Amino acid sequence: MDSTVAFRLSSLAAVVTDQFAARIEVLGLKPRHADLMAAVAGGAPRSQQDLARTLGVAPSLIVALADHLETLKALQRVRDPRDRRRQVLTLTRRGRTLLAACTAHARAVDADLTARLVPLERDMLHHVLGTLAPGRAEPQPPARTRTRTRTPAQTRPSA
Amino acid sequence: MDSTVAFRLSSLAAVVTDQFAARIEVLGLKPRHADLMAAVAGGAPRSQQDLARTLGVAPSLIVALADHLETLKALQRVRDPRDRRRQVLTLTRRGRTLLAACTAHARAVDADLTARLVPLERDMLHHVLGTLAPGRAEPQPPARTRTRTRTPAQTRPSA
DNA sequence: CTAAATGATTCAGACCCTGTATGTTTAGTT
DNA sequence: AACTAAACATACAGGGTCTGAATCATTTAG
Repeated sequence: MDSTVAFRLSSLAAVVTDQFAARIEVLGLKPRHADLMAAVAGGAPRSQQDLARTLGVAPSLIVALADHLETLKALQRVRDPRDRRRQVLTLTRRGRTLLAACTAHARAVDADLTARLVPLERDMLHHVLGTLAPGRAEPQPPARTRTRTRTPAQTRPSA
Repeated sequence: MDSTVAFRLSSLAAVVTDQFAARIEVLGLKPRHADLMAAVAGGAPRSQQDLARTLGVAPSLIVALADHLETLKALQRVRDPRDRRRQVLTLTRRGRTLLAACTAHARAVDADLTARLVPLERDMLHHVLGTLAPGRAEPQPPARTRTRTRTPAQTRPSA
């Protein structure tokens, strides 16, 4: 049990999340807010429904998170003129600054966490987590070419 | 942000924990119960206070978890004769069976999770998480010959 | 022998999240 | 054009998990 990846992963994540939460608390943010900002910042502007799906949470939670970020002047809600049901979320300048601060804190946690690892292990961990992280679920190209189940990933552990 | 270990770790753990929770639900257990059983099973019998510290939760939560496991006949509370304030928790036969089932489910989740990894990556991930997992804060022998439980030393991220 | 400390327990409440109900806007059908 | 169904954002109530404070029992210290 203690030796399973699932168990170790969960235990570790609990600690890491707590550390991250403690760090960004002074910014008036919780990890969920950082999650949302990161999702908003990535790629094209998106609706709240869309973001809810990406984060794997209920749409009503996005409302609450966005409300808070809005009071912090970190993001703006703008009605999509093409579809006025939608609220398009975009980060403000302040939002981008806050997100950058969160990223810095996350990296600090990383450094702390992986301090006991040799560089090789650090890279490997980073790379493997990148492969496994949700959302990165390689949209299996409906290809006919046999799914290359064991093919080593091409991507380098980039920063 | 999305590229930090902390972020990826948390995202992944959320998914993994949900999968594990879904699997052990039929056993009448939640992940926390499995956590507690694992802690109880490991090493010498311990008091609830002690277990609370190990799991990093409030003692009052141990009470609730132990209550539930007791109704399942999975564990026993016995007053420590040497210090009658303490309740010593021990798994029953049924508890050990349940824990074994949880372990099996965790391994199944592992298999599913790491299906897309090369064997080398799997071992590395397992090993690194073992190093980092809380409670395993082992004083690191200076360098070189790391605990080579399994992981071969020479490894490239993209083998 | 009294006072402080430790352990288990109960309980109230905080926090996070979901599901449902509602109003608005869009899309589809006739 | 009118009507219906679907999609979106939102408000709100409630569930689940966890903590902190209060309580009782037992042990330890002075």
